[in-house]
Amino acid sequence: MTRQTPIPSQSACPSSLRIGAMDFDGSDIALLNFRNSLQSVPANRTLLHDGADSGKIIIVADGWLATSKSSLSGEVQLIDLLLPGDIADPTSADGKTAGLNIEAVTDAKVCAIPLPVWHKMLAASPRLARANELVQAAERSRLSERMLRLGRGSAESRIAYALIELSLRLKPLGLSENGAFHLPLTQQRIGDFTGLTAVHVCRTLRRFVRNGLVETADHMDVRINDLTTLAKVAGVEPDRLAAEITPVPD
Amino acid sequence: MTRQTPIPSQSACPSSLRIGAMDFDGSDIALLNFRNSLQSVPANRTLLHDGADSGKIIIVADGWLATSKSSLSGEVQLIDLLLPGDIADPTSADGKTAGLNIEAVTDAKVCAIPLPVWHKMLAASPRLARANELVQAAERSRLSERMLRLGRGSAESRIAYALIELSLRLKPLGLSENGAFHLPLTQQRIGDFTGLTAVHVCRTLRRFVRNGLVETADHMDVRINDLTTLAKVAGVEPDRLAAEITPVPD
DNA sequence: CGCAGGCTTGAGACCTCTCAAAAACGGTGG
DNA sequence: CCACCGTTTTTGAGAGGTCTCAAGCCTGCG
Repeated sequence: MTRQTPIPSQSACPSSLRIGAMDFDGSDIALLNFRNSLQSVPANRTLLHDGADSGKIIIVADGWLATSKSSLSGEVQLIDLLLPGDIADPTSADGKTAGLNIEAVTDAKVCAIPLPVWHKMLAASPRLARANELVQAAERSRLSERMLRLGRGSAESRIAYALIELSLRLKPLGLSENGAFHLPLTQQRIGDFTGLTAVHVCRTLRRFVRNGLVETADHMDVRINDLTTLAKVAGVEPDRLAAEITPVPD
Repeated sequence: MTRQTPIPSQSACPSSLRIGAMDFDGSDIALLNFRNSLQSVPANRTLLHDGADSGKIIIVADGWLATSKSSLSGEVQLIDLLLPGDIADPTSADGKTAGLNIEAVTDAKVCAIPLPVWHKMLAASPRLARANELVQAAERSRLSERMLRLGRGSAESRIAYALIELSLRLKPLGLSENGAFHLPLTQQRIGDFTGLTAVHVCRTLRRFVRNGLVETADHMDVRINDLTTLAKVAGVEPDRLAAEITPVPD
């Protein structure tokens, strides 16, 4: 398998911001000069701690973020992986405290918008409100799918599902072709995502490779070789899943 | 432990509808004659199937609902339990298909509102929009907490957490006093909620009872006797959890 | 060249599941 | 009131999957 060619970062100063499958520029988002609120975040930096005062939503412009929770004993569960176009709203029911951690998985560019501003923006732009709605619906759907597998699935099923989910989500971003994509996660983090230990992630991935379901290269490049079988292991119909977790364009 | 006195159902024809911790009457919800849209649902009736065309949100007026997903092999995972004041939005990223099942756990009264109407209502009433926001935030928070335990917690931790979560959520509804509440779930369903088999739920609950953490009576009444220890098992700080998963009044 | 972090592999322990059977419960009809 | 039935709960025994602990290797980097 050949090394995937690195995808050039969108641009130093993007002229529009993608939310879900829709693009927005200054005219759509009258209230926000999002160019000014774009900030770079280095990999592994925590943007927000569980329990801290929140007050902002975060839109991913580039790179990967993760939301997570930790148990008192220090074990980590990744709640969701956020890709470009996704929105993180960490607010919990008290309206101000964050209910989870948000961290950058890779170097990332994000746009942090105070909640009052965000609400004004949504009220001012029905198209933005619609995009937001679809992004939230996509997140709810993938969380449900993952909960099903956390609660009822085997290690194989959890990992197979994660690979398929990410492959499907990366495709409309141009970051996955023919099932091949860059997966910027250590096996430890894959374990945090799937509720498994790093050791068992390793064993399970290697079994996939041995059985020809998947190829890996270069430490973090993945290619799904046998989607049919992998989908069976994951307990998923790829087309239907794509419709449920991938926001549609306007 | 004494049998809990049955709480009288709110009223045959309520004069207001509770959403989160806020009450709304006809003047608040100008666009909806919600009295007319109130419908009764018998226990165990499915309101919506995963994959069906959705198009409505559902507000719980009385009783318990559950959202769930099933694997191809027929195993069920309850994604969330919905209590009076909660809102179910089953829509997935395609904007029309339901991403999960919604079923009545007990006899229930619900209010089903078509999405376009709902959006108009939210736009017309900032207070309703705020209530909706807090209800959604509460749901996100409790889903995160549960994912953490599905992925990283033991059976004891999952069940302890579920009991505490439900006790906390029922309290502001007047349905839980001193940690005692009615839990209208079979052990099979508790297992579907916590990702365990009914057999293991039984063993774990009995261990809690033996150790004095919990009392049970009458097949489905529960009393948390030792919240401190149970919270330690759950890996939770009850006060903080309450703030994160319980919507606050206006 | 040496070091730190990540990956791989093995062996054994532990937790939860599966299968199975019996007891308890709740509702129904006589 | 009692007998009967299906469902739910309880308990046991054994299998299986995932975790823990541990060691060795590989890679990238200072």
